[in-house]
Amino acid sequence: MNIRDLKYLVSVADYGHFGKAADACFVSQPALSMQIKKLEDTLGVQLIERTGKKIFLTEIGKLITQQARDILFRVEEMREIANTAKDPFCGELHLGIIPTLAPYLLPYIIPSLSKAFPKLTIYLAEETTSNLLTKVSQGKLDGALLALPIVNEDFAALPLFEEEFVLAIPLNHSLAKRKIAKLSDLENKTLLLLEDGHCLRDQALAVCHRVNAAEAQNFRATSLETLRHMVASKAGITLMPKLACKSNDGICYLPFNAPKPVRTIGLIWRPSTPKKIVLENMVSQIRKVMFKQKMVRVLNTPIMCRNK
Amino acid sequence: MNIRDLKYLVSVADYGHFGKAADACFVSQPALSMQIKKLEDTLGVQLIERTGKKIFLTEIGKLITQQARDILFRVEEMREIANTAKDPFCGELHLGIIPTLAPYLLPYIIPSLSKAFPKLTIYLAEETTSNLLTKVSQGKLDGALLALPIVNEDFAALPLFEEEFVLAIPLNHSLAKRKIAKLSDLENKTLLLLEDGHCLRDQALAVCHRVNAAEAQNFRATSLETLRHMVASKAGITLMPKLACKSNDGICYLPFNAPKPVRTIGLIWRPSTPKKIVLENMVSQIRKVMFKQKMVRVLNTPIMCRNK
DNA sequence: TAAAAATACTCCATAGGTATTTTAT
DNA sequence: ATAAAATACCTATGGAGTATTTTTA
Repeated sequence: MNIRDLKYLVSVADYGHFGKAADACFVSQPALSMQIKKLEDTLGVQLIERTGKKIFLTEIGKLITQQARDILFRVEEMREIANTAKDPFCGELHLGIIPTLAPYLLPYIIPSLSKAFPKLTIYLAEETTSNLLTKVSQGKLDGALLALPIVNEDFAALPLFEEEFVLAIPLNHSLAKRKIAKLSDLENKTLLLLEDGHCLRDQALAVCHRVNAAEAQNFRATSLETLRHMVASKAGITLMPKLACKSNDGICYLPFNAPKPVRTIGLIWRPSTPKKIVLENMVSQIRKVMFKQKMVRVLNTPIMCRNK
Repeated sequence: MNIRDLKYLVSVADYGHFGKAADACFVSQPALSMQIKKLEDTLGVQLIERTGKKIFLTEIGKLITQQARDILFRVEEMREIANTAKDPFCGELHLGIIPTLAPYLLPYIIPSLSKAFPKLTIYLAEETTSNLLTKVSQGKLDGALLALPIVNEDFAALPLFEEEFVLAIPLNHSLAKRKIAKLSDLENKTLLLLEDGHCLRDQALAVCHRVNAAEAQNFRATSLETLRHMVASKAGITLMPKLACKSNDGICYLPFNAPKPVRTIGLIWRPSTPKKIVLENMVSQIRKVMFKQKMVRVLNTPIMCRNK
């Protein structure tokens, strides 16, 4: 068996036509036909049904083709690993980020990252934490920006900063005259929260449990922006991460006095990824930018090469 | 690049020696050396550090070797897929099963399955639901026996039977004289439960919430057997799945009157697995056996070929 | 009859073998 | 001095091309 044979098979599957498939592979039709037949012989199963004019994949042919695609993808990945090793700060970097962070953090860091890594093309994907973890471990993403800690041991992680939660209340709310909030202000209050799947929801619920606050029934926001509009329209109060605060949006954002409720934002990756060096450099860069912004407390856990 | 080259690389990585690696691949040392060098040329990176006597993998060499192992594994998988297609009822079948079911169900079904599928070697792995789902989707398991429903859409599933929960109480307990229990008997009682991760724990908790029963504090059993011994030693009461009941073990098992609390046991698999036919046949077989046992209510959802 | 895949035959690239050299311990 | 990898050179397998035949819609 041969990687080239798998390419031929996938090409036939894609074109449904030996001649066109051969063209796409830059070989003659008999050459491709011959190799497909050999592949069928070595596997001992018929992959393609030839009925003169039209051809179909057999059931097993579909399965084998799927596996072939998978193998070819991993071979490409191997080339990509080699290229990354030659120049890690070059090529593609696929980053995931949680939805409650993306629109507020990215405007600060992306311009600086593009400048710091000019030969790197950064692709961004907004997903919930559990999806991010899956995609990072499957190698569909190189790294992800999310709330730490991650219990799973299969990831390397570096903290970036601590982001406080502030109390978001309508302007006409009784607390809106205050300059600062206490956690105990939440006691016996009900809060508007995000829908399931968002880590921010769990973090807010944890705060609620500490002070005996409850979740508003019959409402689950699908995004932080929805939540913001609900508060602005006086439908209730909620906890907002600091970076998501705006000014003049009809909401009063009250900081808590110490101990402030916070979430820790960090960057995670597969310990074995060849992009480790890039990601570690990115951590330094993001910390630098966010330190200047003074919106969050930047963390300075040393960046070192860990092995697993 | 070539699958053979990847084998050579992995062999060198395993033996740390070109000569021995070549022997293991049944080729001469120069042949193998040549191909390794070619692989390094095509990837454009040095994979192996040759310092005369001793050789080492470079950092990037380790990454590429890992990727090569992965690719070779998938190529083997492809052969396995082909072999399975030639005779699905032959070869290996890797089945997962939840720990609260395995020791009680397997004695009933394994003898019958071995008889029904004599050319099939069945490997069993006991794991919690979330681990089973991961391993099935990764292809490390062909299928899994667990409690339905599974919310994830990426699996095909067939229900096998409904297993009732019965009330397990010490023989001297006030309820032990009764022949039958009501759910309301649990009101304001505390129950011993399993530790986190077992789906049985969640199912029992769901029953608790319905009747306002609580979980015993400061105790979480690691297995159903521990739980049984705790009840037998009069430490508390619990819910037991019917199949886990024994006789003469110092425990009174009280069935509930309708509507009985139950869990649905089913078999799941990847929709694309080539072992689908085997698994569907296995469902029929298990239903047949369990129907004879009369311990559970066998379900008869039709077995059909679904496509995704 | 026309389009598409299979077959026949030739050629050459390259993997692999043997013999030998180089290199580092 | 010796073990181990690299180099040199030859052989042969098999992949690819062109020309042609077969098949069926």
